[in-house]
Amino acid sequence: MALDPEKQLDIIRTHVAELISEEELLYKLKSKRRLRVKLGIDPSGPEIHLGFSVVLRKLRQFQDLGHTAVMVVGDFTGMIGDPSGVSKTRPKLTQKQVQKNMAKYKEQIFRILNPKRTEFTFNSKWLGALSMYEFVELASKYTVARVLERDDFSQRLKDGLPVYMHEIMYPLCQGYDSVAIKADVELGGTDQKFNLLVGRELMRESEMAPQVVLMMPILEGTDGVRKMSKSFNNYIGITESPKQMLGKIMSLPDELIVKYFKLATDAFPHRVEEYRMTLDEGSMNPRDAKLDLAKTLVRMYHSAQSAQKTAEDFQRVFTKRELPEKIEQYKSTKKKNNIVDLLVACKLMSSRSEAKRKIREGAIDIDGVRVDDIDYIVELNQPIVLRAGKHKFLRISKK
RNA sequence: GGGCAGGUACCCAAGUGGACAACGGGGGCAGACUGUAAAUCUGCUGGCGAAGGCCUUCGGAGGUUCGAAUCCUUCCCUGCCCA
Repeated sequence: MALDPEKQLDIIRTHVAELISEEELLYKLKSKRRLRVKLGIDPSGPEIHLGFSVVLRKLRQFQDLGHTAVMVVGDFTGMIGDPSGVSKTRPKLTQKQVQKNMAKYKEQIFRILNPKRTEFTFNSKWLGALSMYEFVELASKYTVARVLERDDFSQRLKDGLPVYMHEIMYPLCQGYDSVAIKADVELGGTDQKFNLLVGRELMRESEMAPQVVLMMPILEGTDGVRKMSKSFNNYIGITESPKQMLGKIMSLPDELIVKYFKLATDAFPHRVEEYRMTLDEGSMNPRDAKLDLAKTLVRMYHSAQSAQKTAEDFQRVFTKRELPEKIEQYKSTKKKNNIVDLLVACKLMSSRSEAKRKIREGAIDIDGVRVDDIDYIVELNQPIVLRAGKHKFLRISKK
């Protein structure tokens, strides 16, 4: 607990969207206790992406300041599924699945968090133990109108979409978690505001000091519009290969570059500011800034070498339009192959119809020469490089 | 429990007996362009076929009809209103 409370607050405040409230947090910091900082995680899909990393990285800051991360695994609430967004009721996970997912989860999470200052708890421990009586008691703390105020609920009601009974219990369950683990602070995205605030009220009801609520901005996914999320399939997972990661980042809309630097990387604030300025005034090519961003992230989750190598490969393939250094091999049994058959056989295309379509679109070339005839016969006298679109290559040779 | 409105391809959504593999949008893919796998513009977007064409698809199961996403029966699911 080396740093004095004011300095801690300064660090914690960086890039935060909303903090309720600073005074309360400062007060807690002044107590010199190790604060219990809560973060809820969903045990269903154990893949951590950059969007979630924003909050995790904030949590890591707390740890670095000497505080304790309390990860609440929502194995109980998992069967509800957070109603925010479009998510549907999720299938109940078995104990085994949860265990399995958690093993994967931990492996990923500790790329960001410090294991020594991390506690894991499962909310089925207390939520599953509630009696019907206690449950009803909990439900009596909140009115239907207040829960339905939540944007996503009211929106769905307006659209004539179903809102189920168990879904409106979700915020209460999450709030009750805070009581159960005696949270000092809870982290979340701004979209979690309502749920986080319920925690405060329930704690007050239980005569505890309400948790401080810290919300991080939402990071848009690869579509540049919607929140990064598995259900939108617009996410960049932190365990993705360097190539995938770099590629996805390079295809982000330019406008997101600075935001990603801020929220997802360790870049110093003055560096980020530099990017912002030079991009604004147009003196920096957004492509270069984006490549820096991509390299930074690959370095964080892989290594400096692979970042360098992947970036070089990217430039070779996309900027200079040359072949990548390494190309996957496919060995054909036949010496003469119809191009359509070959595209399907080597799995570059999933159906013959698709293969023909792509040929007509001019997406296929062999050794740099476009193929525009669907009856073209490929002769494998020597290995050839088959290219489908901009970024799929395969070296074909005869077995 | 009753009345009404719905369930269409990856998603949203039009179509209400033949011209429907099904308008439109989103997403995805491709091409052009570009200092970028950004932006923009264009095309494609069920399968099989060289093609004419054929096959499978419109909540599930049956049925009517030469012919159904469209009509009927029944079942399942959702919303609204009434109790």
